[in-house]
Amino acid sequence: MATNVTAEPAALGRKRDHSLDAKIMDATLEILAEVGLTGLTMDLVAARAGAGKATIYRRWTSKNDLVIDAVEHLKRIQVDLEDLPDTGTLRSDLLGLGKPLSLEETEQRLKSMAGLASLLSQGQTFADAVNAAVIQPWAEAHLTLMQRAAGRGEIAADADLGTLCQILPAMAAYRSLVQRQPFNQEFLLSMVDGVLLPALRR
Amino acid sequence: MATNVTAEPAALGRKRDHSLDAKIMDATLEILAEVGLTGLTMDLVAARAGAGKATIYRRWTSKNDLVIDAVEHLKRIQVDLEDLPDTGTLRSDLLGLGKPLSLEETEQRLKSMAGLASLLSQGQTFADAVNAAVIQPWAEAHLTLMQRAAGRGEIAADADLGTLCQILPAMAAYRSLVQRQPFNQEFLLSMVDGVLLPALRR
DNA sequence: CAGTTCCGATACTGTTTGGTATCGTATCTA
DNA sequence: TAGATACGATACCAAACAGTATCGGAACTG
Repeated sequence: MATNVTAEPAALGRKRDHSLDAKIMDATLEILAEVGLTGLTMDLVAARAGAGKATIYRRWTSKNDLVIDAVEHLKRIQVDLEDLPDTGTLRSDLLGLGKPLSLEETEQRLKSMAGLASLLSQGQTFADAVNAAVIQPWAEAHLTLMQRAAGRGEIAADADLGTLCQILPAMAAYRSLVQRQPFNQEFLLSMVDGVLLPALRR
Repeated sequence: MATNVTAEPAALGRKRDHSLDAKIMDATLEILAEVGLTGLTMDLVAARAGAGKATIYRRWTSKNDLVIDAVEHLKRIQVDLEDLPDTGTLRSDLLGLGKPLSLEETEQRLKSMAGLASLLSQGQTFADAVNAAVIQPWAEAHLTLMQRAAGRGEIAADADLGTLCQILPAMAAYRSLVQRQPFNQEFLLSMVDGVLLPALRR
């Protein structure tokens, strides 16, 4: 939770520039993607954000606080759960959700995942933040698409949706993080047509 | 590659104690699992291994060298590719390969994966070492089982085995690393019966 | 205009840590 | 027995870095 939750006091003096909050968190995530937690320093973050360290420490009490906030901030840019595809068939919905990335976007996503992965061994708080901010939104999105399909009678009502909704997010994460390859249209098609749809239609 | 590849010179003096090599690498992996690369220090490794830092630096030129060697050392204890299950059916083979873990083993595996994940943002050398040592052996094992099944006519000869052999290793890694839950018998059954076999039998 | 608060740049402190050096002891060979 | 090499404990050096302090200027309110 960001530290600026208190009601604003009687406000003399210069106003806090809240646009800096996002710039600092974005800079944190960029550097995390580039060099992992080991290489992330407050000087680097400050330089990248174009802010002073005093400005950062005025908002966050520690480096760890900043990193956790930055990861939680990611949630808002993963997937819009209010605006999921709704094309009438599960296949089209799934293909519409996994939008293809350019080579540059893929490379960036790959580094981003690796940076986030470096947090997983830093304790439960970090791991929970990564899961909640990055993984859960995608699983939730897939679950919604599959529940709609079950409602249409398109898939077996007793399919284990709890497991199946995790397949694509898991394969996406695995492919980018471990295999360091793009989660491209070709792979998406092979996953949807070759694994998911057969599994759902039994 | 360990640094002791040179032919032994005329050997006066005390012999090198090669049992220390494995102890040091094991200590490295234990600490990596516990605190990730950020928290791994040479003093901790030396203390855990019961060795001196001079002893470590006599074998490896740097901390990075040691970590990479230790990860490569893991390959030997992942899965024995010469001794895979061969029960006559793919289902039994798959269930036999994914041997169930105790709660303690699961917890240990989870930490181990998180520690390895912390290496993925440290550059290509580290990422390649993790992939080669941990991920590839399991994918190879699954590929072998599936190729046997195709040979028996048990699955479609045109199935995308390159992708399908990655599913279980990916889900195992994802489950432990990201969801921080055990890859237990229940989950294995649900993956094999609910996803893999249906996907293979189309 | 005075007072307050925020800003970025910079200096600073204390601690950590990779890697090296030293030393006494142990273990070897000739 | 002399000489060579490995060992673990410890001290040490240099560099890095989290976090704090200071300062001049900017942006605000009363």
